[in-house]
Amino acid sequence: MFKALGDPIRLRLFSQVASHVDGEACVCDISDVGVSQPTVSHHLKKLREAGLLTSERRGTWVYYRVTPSVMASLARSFSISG
Amino acid sequence: MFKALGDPIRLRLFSQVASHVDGEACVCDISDVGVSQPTVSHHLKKLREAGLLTSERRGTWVYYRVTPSVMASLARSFSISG
DNA sequence: CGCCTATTTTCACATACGTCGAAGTAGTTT
DNA sequence: AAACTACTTCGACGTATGTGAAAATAGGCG
Repeated sequence: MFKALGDPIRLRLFSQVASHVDGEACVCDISDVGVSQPTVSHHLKKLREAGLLTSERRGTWVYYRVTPSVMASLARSFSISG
Repeated sequence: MFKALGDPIRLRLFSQVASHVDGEACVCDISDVGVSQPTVSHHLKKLREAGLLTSERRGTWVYYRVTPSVMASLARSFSISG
């Protein structure tokens, strides 16, 4: 997970999904991060593979949201004994 | 910081320092992570540059400890709004 | 000072990784 | 079915990064 969050683009993508209204964001909502759209898709895949995000297609758009329990799990990594 | 923790060796090194007695560890205490000693030193430098660890030489040995407030800072990243 | 141990730096190299353009897949609309 | 939008995969390329061997620095001790 830390490896996935280690890339600046991915950290921004994750952060945008996490802070988006209703906790979910369409790719089109978050793809303005300074790289091409295929690259955004590549990074989102990495975040998915790392278990940080989940994706769901609803009609035309694909929605991403933070995997439930991931935030708590990460927070716990640094709260209890490191 | 996430980038620095993204490497498995570095995550182990950081974890070992964080969980060591008295909160500090000599390089010799933690250098058995499966790579050569120069590589350990290289990774510790990365962790230092990322602000995660601090080092202090006391006589023959160099002691590493987690930078104060770093754990809280990281925990906060995932507690408040993601 | 000269030698020994502990740690860091330098150098060279192989592999991993981010990036883009182009092609491919999925779904909607006409 | 054809055309259009939204997104993903493929292929290729340059750079970043992890790695070890060897040399260099730092400190302790005879």
